[in-house]
Amino acid sequence: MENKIFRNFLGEKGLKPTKERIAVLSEVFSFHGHFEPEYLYLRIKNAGSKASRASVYRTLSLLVECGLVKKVTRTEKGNIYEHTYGHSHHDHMICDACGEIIEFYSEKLENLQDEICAENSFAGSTHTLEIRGHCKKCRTKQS
Amino acid sequence: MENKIFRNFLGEKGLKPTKERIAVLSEVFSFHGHFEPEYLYLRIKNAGSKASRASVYRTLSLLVECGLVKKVTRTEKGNIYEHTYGHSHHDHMICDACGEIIEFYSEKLENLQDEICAENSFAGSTHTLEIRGHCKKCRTKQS
DNA sequence: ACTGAAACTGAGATTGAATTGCAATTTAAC
DNA sequence: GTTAAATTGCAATTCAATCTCAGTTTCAGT
Ligand SMILES: [Mn+2]
Ligand SMILES: [Mn+2]
Ligand SMILES: [Zn+2]
Ligand SMILES: [Zn+2]
Repeated sequence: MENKIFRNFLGEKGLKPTKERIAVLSEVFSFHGHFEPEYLYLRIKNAGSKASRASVYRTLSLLVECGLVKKVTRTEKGNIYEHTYGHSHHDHMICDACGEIIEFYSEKLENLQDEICAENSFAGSTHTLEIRGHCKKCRTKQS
Repeated sequence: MENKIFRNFLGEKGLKPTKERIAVLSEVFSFHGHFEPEYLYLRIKNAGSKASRASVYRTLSLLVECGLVKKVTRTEKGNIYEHTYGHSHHDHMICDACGEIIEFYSEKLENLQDEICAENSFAGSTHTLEIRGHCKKCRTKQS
């Protein structure tokens, strides 16, 4: 479970499992979906725990480093994260008309990407594929 | 040609083809590859033209809006652009260590994405695939 | 050419996410 | 307990990007 993994990670680096770090960890895994650091900071505050913005940022970096959390994307506003432990990898299709997000996963696609990386002597670790267009609903509505 | 396209775009929006805007346009198309706004600003200066940072940023937005330039990605530092007019579609691998960007294109990959879209009744029009990891150079340097 | 209204510019101020310096505090090994 | 190392929060700082605005340029209409 994520708590164990994080404490282990900290131990190996000579870092300490402080209340603040654990509060961030707990809050990150208390809900599903994407979030910004500021949103997380407010949730922690609201949950009665305490952790400064600085600690939230610092702990998020640690969580990413140990693989429990992933930086999903960078928007004009800032970074967006999601916890990944317990969730499997997927990519997204986003409808330009209604904003619907379709998640998908293709083994073939993943393998093909690995092949392409190898051809380029590149050690790929993560990727983001975002397909934009129009969903079925919006397409039929149009005609 | 890009000059014509940009002037047309400006005309339709009631905007004017000022020296500064044309200087930015020219510089963007004077070389191939990816660039940051600051780098473009310095190139323009060095080329003997004049355009403030503000104008460079403002003009870049216009160039993106009219489709001649594309925002490739956002790094911790800032945005990276490339001119697209005259270039065919490709995706990117980005080295997390040195920032090098490798361009690639795979017909198979494109077809596979079309298949997946079809399976999801989604009419895909564009996509962005960004693979992150470590390039050959940085990997050998490490060990 | 001249004129005026609208568009445009650059310099500096401002924004805001993210990082950092540092003195006070907490942790945990001994 | 004692003590060294790690950690915290706050405020200061960074830095790309945006904005403000007074002076300048553009160009359609005459
Ligand atoms: Mn994928
Ligand atoms: Mn490219
Ligand atoms: Zn839709
Ligand atoms: Zn590299």
